[in-house]
Amino acid sequence: MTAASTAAHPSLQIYNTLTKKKTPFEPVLPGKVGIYLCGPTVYAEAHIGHMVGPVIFDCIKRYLVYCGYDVTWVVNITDVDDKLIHKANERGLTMLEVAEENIADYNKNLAALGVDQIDQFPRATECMGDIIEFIESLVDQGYAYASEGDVYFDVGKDGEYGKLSNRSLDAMQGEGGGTADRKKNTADFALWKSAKPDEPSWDSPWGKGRPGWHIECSAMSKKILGETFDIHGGGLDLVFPHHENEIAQSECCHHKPMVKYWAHNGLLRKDNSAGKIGGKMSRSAGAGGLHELIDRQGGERIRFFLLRTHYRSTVLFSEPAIEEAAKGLESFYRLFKRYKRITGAEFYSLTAPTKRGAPSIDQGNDPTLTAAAEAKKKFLASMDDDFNTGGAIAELFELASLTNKYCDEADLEGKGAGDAASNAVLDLLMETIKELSNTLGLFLQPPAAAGGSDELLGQVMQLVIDLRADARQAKNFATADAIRDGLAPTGIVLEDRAGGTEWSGGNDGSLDGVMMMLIELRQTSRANKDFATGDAIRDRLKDLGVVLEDRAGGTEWTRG
RNA sequence: GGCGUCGUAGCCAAGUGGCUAAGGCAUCGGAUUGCAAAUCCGACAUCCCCGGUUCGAAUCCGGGCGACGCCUCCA
Repeated sequence: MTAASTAAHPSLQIYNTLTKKKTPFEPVLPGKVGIYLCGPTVYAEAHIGHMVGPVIFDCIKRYLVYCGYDVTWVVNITDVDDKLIHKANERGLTMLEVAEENIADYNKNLAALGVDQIDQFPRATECMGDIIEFIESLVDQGYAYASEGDVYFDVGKDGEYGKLSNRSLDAMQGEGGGTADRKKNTADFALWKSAKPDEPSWDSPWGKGRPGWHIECSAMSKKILGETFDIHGGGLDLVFPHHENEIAQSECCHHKPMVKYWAHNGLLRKDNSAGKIGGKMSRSAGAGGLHELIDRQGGERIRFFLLRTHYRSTVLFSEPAIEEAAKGLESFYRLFKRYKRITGAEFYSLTAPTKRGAPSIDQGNDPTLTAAAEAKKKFLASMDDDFNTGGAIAELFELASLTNKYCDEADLEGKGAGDAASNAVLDLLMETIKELSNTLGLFLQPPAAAGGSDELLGQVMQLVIDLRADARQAKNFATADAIRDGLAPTGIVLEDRAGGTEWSGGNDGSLDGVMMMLIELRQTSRANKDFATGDAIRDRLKDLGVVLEDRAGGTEWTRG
């Protein structure tokens, strides 16, 4: 590893918005990486679009750590802003209360999507001293000027202004907004805004006021990551004016590059599924309800859905699209269950290498391991190429497929069961899946249990499976099929295997459907004079504390 | 108007100069199963159009058509 002294993995390339090129990744300080991602303005609940950046940067950090870097990831929270003030007034709360509420919402959403790599969440209101100091430095150096209690950045003093978003000052002859008369140039932007009566404010050399939107990021990134740091991220919609203004402030202040790699994620669009392509999502257009979406779909599905596409692409978001992605995810869950059936071991408890460069698993001459090593190589090549998670996921599917094939061919659930050599190969395959999926933040924990949290459903399902096993034993396939088909409306699926029948699917509402199926089965049994089955249903339900009552209008069930 | 991005199978989506154009979903065959489900095997793309560069282009260049973003708050 000769080049490793300056770059742990010189094969890693990152696209840079500033240069519009992919370039090899070389951190400012060998072995260390600082990442700053623009977080939310917490005036309202988040929508799914707010998760694109956190999810991809969560993967980026995981991958960089895997590659051996020591990574610090910062996400700022904008908790002072016009919209927050308005919202607070509207609701009769303080700005801080509104912020706290939405920060809690944001954090819950991050946790649900498995975003847990963020090291610091600096808040604008907690860095007032740094912000004011930064503005003073710009004023002292002549890049900013005070005007009627406001302070503006003088874009005319910055010869490089517009370089990030590739626009010239001439092209920006807007009317300058409501404060145009206080500015020298309409493109000048506020570093400090004087407070109107009753607005939250902080003391400053220019009187009571609050920071403009862009300055907090310059001040906080400098404070935590330094004057030049490695990666600055955010949505593509932030390139102008937010990041353009950040780079102007920071580079005029420090006279050195602010950031080595500007990495911007693509935006989500709503899929109207009415033939028309939907527009951009935004809270001002009523987008929201991320929490409800997570409740319905689960965080890992959403994360997987987002990672299927390269982070710089636009993604058409719709719930059916998430459900389609989920079908792919299910095949991994099934493989994990299969692994447990064969070895008794839990995929989620496996120990896998956490650092890149572990010895290849292709030690012997097992063709499956050779193919798996190749898939791993391609996975890493994809991630090295500007964090191509979509290409990487394809290799995860490849590995899953190889593993299933191996289980089939070695008949690990039949004649080949218990073969130590085969199981060792299987372990290696599963550990490889674990090692790689870890860098994507996938399959870290088992997904929420089927059937929600209702213990009774599990017990009733055991009864259902026993009844069906009896019917199959007696070659009573009509009853066996009636049971399986009768469960279909509840979303529960039965799978017959050598070791017995397994069930999966369903949700909190499934229990009632299962009970209805049992009640119906009992009635048909009795109609067919099969009193043994009918009585077995009633008696075993009774053991579970469920009472059946035959009434004129039909049978009802109640929990004991 | 200015600055950008994108157009790959029914759908989603990698690949950006050179083997049979990844992978997922759906569909259709086959193995397996009492029947299913799952799993495996197999089938399924003249890469928006036209022109150019090249021995060779989905990939580079020019033109067209179409979709979208930013230029105002936005992840």
